[in-house]
Order: sequence, then structure tokens, then C-alpha cells
Amino acid sequence: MENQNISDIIESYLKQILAESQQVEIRRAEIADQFNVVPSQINYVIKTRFTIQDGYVVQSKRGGGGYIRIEKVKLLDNLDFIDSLVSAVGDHITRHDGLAVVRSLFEAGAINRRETNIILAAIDKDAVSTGDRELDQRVRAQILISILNHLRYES
Amino acid sequence: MENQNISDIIESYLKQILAESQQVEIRRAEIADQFNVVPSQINYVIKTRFTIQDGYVVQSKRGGGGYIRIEKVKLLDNLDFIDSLVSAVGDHITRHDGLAVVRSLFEAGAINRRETNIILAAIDKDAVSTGDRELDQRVRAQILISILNHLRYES
DNA sequence: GTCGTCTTGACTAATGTTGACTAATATTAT
DNA sequence: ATAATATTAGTCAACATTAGTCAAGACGAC
Repeated sequence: MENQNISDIIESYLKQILAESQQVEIRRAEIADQFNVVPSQINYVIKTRFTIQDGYVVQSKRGGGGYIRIEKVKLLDNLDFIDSLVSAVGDHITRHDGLAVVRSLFEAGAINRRETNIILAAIDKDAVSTGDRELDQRVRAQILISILNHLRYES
Repeated sequence: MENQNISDIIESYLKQILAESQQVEIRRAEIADQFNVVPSQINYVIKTRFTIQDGYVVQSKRGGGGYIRIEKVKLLDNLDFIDSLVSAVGDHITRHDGLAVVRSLFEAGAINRRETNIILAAIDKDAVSTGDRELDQRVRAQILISILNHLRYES
């Protein structure tokens, strides 16, 4: 808490705006300047913290009047929600991205807090550890897809 | 008292903070420096003295602004039951026996119907498929133990 | 001396930061 | 219209900054 890195701070700033607004539109250089970082760091923040697994869609335009727009997507409105998560998972997925998928399920109301924690335990690093990094990610994806397919039936 | 080794001293230091706070967040290198030990000794202290059996959950992050956070959790009163299931699972388990473990949890009231089905999806044959039958069973065991450990405390 | 625990450090992994270069779009000059 | 220039954002690789793993050796209780 005391020693947050600058990426976390920028993330918080943007999410604070998104808490009250459906979307946020920035000029990259302006935000970079505001937080005293190089412009490409904004791309890093967006790439690591505003993915589709997190429930965000990002659009941008270059040139004069350029912008980056981050939009929070309403997952519940989407009847293909589970399908979209299945494709987001793919055939292998990192712990970080897996966490984002489970969080999306929770925020969409598809699972409750307890269920969230159980699933996170199931895809935890130690749980899917096989001795082969690549295989770990494949197993994690399989577990998530198995659960997603189950949830498709339930609801 | 006089004969404490450095690991014990570090343990006491952290537990003293935890006596007044729900959690403690440290920078590994900082604590290592403070007690004049190599950083990996902090991992040793945590691994041997802040386990889930002791009622602690540990989270960490690497990179700039990294940290190690130790959280004190409220253990539930089903610990002996969980322990017995953990040893029943062992280091590898078949789908059939895994099913029996999950059923025990359900019948004991530790998990509800929905949670049962999520866990079954997670340890399903397809979910833990690695191409190696023996490894499948090891992964299934790891997943179950990870979940069992999460059922030890309130989250 | 043996066994279990503790200590150490080399190596690994994850995450964050920076800047040079590239690409797209808009604006201005001809 | 077209070309040149300006103004944005994107990519990528090098480097920086943290924590994790593992195995060898030291230490201590018996």
C-alpha cells in the first residue's frame, strides 16, 4: 500500500473514472505527462490491466486529435458471455489472465464470492503445476473451460 | 529465549505486527536487510512459519513496487475433517476417488450443490488431461488439495 | 556421528520502466 | 489533388526491480 508502483496508480486513476462513467477517453501524452512517465507506459498499463478478460474494450486513433478510449463492456447484456470467455481462455492461459476471467464471471454475477475463491484455488499455480510451464497453462485453460461449460448449463 | 535463531526472531517480529493488525505487508529485501540475512531467508521463514495450517495466507508480487503480504485468516472448525481429506487425496488420485472426496465434503455440509459441481468440473478427466495418466492424477490431487486448503478459512 | 533445521547464494521468474523506432492520421503547402 | 510536415499512438527490446526456487553447506540437539 505504501509503495505502489506508478502503473498501479495510473490504473487506479482510470478505474476511478470508469467507476462513474461507462468509458474514459484520454490523450496518451497528456496522461503520461501528468504522471511523469514515458507515453509507452500508458500502453503497458492498458495492455496489462484493461484487457477483454478484464471486461474492457480499448479503441484508439493516431494523428491530430488522436485518443485512447477505454470502454467498460456490459457482460450481462451479452448472451454469448460464456462463449466469449471460452475464446478468451483459448488453449492456454496465464495465471494473470485466468484471474481476470474469473473476476469477469464474478462481476457479471455468474458466480458468487465463495465460488470465485474455489475456482481460483483450482487454477492456482501450485494446483496446475506439472513441471512444464507450457503444460501448466494448457491445464489451467482446460480447467477453466470445463467450469465455464458447466456454468453454461447451470444458468 | 536467549537462544533464538534468526528465523525465530524474524517470525516473532512479524507476528508481533500481526497481533495488532490483520495483515502485514513487507518488502523482502528491506526485512532481509533489517535482520542482516539473505532475502531468500524471508521465504524460508514464511514457508515454515506462516502456513495455512497456522492460519496465514500469503500473497506476493514481483517487480517494481513488489511486496509480500501475510494475512491472518479466521480458521473454521472443520480442520480435522479437512486434514483427513488431504491425506486421503495424497499426491495422486483417480477420478473415482476424487469424486468420493468431493462427495464427502458435500455430505458434511462443507460445500453446497453448486460448489460441488464446480469442483467436479475442475477435476474432470478432460480438465486435468495432460497426456500422461500418472500426471493427470497428480494434478487432480493438487487441485483438490488447493481447494481443500481454501475451505479451511473464511474469506 | 546422524538427523533435522537453518543459512546462504547462484540462478530463475515475474513485473515494471524507458526510449528508439514505426505507423497512422491530420494539417499545411504547393 | 498531392506532397510534405506535424501530430498523435503502437511496438519492441533493453534494462531495472522486485520475489521465488533449489541445493549445498553449516549448525545444533541428541
